[in-house]
Amino acid sequence: MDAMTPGTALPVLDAACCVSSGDAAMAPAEAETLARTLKALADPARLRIVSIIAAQDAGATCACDLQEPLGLSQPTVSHHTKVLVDAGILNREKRGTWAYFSLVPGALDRVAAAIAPLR
Amino acid sequence: MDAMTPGTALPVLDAACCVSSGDAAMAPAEAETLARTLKALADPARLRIVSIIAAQDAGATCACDLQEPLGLSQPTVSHHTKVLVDAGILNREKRGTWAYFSLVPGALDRVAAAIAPLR
DNA sequence: TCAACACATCGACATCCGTCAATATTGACG
DNA sequence: CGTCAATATTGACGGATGTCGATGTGTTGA
Repeated sequence: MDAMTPGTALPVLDAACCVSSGDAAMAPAEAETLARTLKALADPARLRIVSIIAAQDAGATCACDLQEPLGLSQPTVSHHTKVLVDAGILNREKRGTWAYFSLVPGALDRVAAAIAPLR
Repeated sequence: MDAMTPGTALPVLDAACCVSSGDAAMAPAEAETLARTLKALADPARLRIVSIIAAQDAGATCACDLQEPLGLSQPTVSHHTKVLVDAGILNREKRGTWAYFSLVPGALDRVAAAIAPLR
C-alpha cells in the first residue's frame, strides 16, 4: 500500500492525548523520601505499634507492652520498632533494661502534609 | 473461665513497666486495610504518578503522559497504575485506545484521616 | 480486511521484607 | 564476680515486590 513514512517522522498526533502539561509534579528525590516514610508505616504490625503508643496517655510506652497485643515474637517487635525509629517516626529512650518509645512530635503531621497537596 | 478480671488479678509488677493501658489501639483488621492502602502509595514511581495526575488541571491524565516523565517501561507503568486502581486511589477510564486516569475523590483524604488520630 | 497503535498481561529475574530461633549485649542486683 | 531479665542483633527462610522483554487484546484508520 502507500507509504506513510513509518520510519522517519511520527505523524502528528491530532488526538487530545499526550498534552505536555506543566511539570508541577513531585520531584524524584521527594518521592523517594516520602516513599521511604510511607513504607515504614505500611505494615499492619507497625501501624498497631504506632497506634498503641499514640493511645497511651503517658509520654512513652515500654517495649514489653507491645509484644503481647501484637502476638509477635520479641525479635520481630524489636525489628519493627527499629524500622519506625530509623524512619524518624518513633523515639527510643532506654531506661535501665527497658526501652520506652514515644512518637516523634510532628512526624505524622509531616506525612499528612506531604499527602495533602495530592488531593 | 479465668481466675479474675484482667484488671484486678494482675500481680503487682515490681517495676513501673507493662501498664495494661486502655485498648484504644487500632484493630487488627483496620491496620491491615490501612497498611494495604499505604503500601500502594509507598513507592516513588506510584507517588509520582499520583502527583502528576493531581497536578493536571484536566480531570484525567492519559497513560502516555506518565511513561516519559517516569522513565520506566510501558509494562511497569501499567503495573503501577493497576496497583493504584486496585487500591481505590485511581480511576481508570478507557477512551478508545487510550486509558485516562483520575484521582478517586476523597481517597487520599481518607488516608490522611486514618493517620490523623495517631498524632 | 488489515496494519499500526495503546495498553494489559504473562513469565522470568533479582531484590527486598516479615518472621522466627538462636545468640549476643546491656543493665540491675545479689 | 555471677546470674537473671529485657532488649538488640544475626542468620535463615518463604513470600512479596519492582522491573523488563515478549506477547496478547482491543481499537483506530486506511
